[in-house]
Amino acid sequence: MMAVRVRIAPSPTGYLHVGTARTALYNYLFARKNNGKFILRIEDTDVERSSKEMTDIIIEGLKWLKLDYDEGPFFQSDYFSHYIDHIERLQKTGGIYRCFCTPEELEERKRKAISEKRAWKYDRKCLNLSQEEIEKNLKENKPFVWRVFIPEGKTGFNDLIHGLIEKDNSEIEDFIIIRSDKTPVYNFAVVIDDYRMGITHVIRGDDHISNTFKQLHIYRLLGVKPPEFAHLPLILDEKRAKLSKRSGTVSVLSFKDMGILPEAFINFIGLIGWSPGDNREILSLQEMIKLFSFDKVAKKGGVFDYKKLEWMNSKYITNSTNEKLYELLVPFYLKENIDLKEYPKEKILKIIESVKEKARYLKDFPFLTQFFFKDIENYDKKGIEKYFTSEKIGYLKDLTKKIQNIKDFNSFEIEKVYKEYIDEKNIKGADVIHPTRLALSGRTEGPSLFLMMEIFGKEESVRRLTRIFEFDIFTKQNDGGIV
RNA sequence: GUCUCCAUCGUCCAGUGGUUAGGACACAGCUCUUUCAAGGCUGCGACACGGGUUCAACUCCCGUUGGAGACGCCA
Repeated sequence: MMAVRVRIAPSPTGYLHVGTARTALYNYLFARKNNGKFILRIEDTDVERSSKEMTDIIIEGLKWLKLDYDEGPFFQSDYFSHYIDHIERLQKTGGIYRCFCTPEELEERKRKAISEKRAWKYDRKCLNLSQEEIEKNLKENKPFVWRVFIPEGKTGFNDLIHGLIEKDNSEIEDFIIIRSDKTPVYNFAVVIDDYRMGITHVIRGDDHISNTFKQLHIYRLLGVKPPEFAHLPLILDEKRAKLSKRSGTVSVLSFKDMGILPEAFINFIGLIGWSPGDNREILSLQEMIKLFSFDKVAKKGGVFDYKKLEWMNSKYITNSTNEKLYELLVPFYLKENIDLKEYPKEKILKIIESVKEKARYLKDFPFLTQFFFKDIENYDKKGIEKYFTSEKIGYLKDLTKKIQNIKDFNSFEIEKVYKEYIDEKNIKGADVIHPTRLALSGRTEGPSLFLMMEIFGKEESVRRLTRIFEFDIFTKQNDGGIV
């Protein structure tokens, strides 16, 4: 079998689309599985809408997902002359012809056809222009485009995912391959590029099926064997329409900004439209490579379910080492004006450990652990009423004294002291645990209490507890909240 | 509108002629517990419809319906 060569061919739109990322992933999986090459090609034939910056963003997105490409990036705009070169060759086949119709004329005829309820297709007005007419137009410098003549018959191909797909040629219009400004139109550029680059398998979205018929005619005229095609089902939004800007977040990098882990994202999009065949949910890139095959790819479009992504991401977070999370978290804390590097790393690792099972996104961490870094500004109002009763404050005063005598201030020892006190007073653990948590964090929920105290250390724990006593305001008559 | 593609729980996937139609997310309840989350358990919940083929159809065929995509001198 010929060495596999596949490509991802995004157009530089300013971001890497989720759908493009999934297409890239499947191309990547197929290439790696078959020891082939995965190539990046930027489709920037629409020069006006393309720029270097936009290209960089796409590359950054692929890099984040670790979908490394073997060749490229190549730019279609670098090959403008190549496309024109092929025109001469095609012209000799008689399969293409000049069309002098202006966009305005076309628009007019199209509108008329539609108003008469006729399906519009280019009417071949310029197909049978005499040689004299052509010469005359050329001499007058009339702009023209090149169109492909579609003969009678049927066009079909054996799709790797869908099987045979065909269409009657009467449904395909004589489409344009070269614009009046001599630049190639997408359908032409793709074929020439794929041919030149020796692409063996074109793996792309389902929305390209109708283009495939046209492209097949270019291959025919070129006298070149077309590559294999695999048309992936689309990723849909909750309304089951093609996922687009209108659907919400479609930029891959914005998922990075939210604190989705790239591994989670890859795992998640990989499973929209493909499954390993069993009921596994958590898969690494390596496992996907091993298991990938087109007959496991679905034909049906799949909805992008944010809730499931969220769940999967939380899985990946809890399964990540604290060290890894530490590195990833630095920028997220910086956004909240907390520089992790200023603190002892050991302490930060413990803090991460204490909440990582609760976090769904990396961006959750700063909020979840805020109190470790800052003094409490507001104590939970309901918590004050419930836990800062004079009776419970009394317990805290006792406990504060007791914990000061702990030599090795770790969660185990602290818990021991609390247990003893609970037994001694014959009260419930909750009677002292919740008030302590509120005093330390200002919140009624949070990490395991004794671990929290260990992280704070004796001095800070005592300080925070003592602070409560200084304000004699946590009784019913108070409206709550220290500011 | 025309053409093309598609059709299993709300969602993502298993299923490839004979199953009590399975898992995951979500949702609900219970449990655990030091709160929250996580975890464990349970529940809710689907083969779009109509014809065939067959001893037997979720599975194969044909229609219907529904949904999506494409119909640019965009990609």
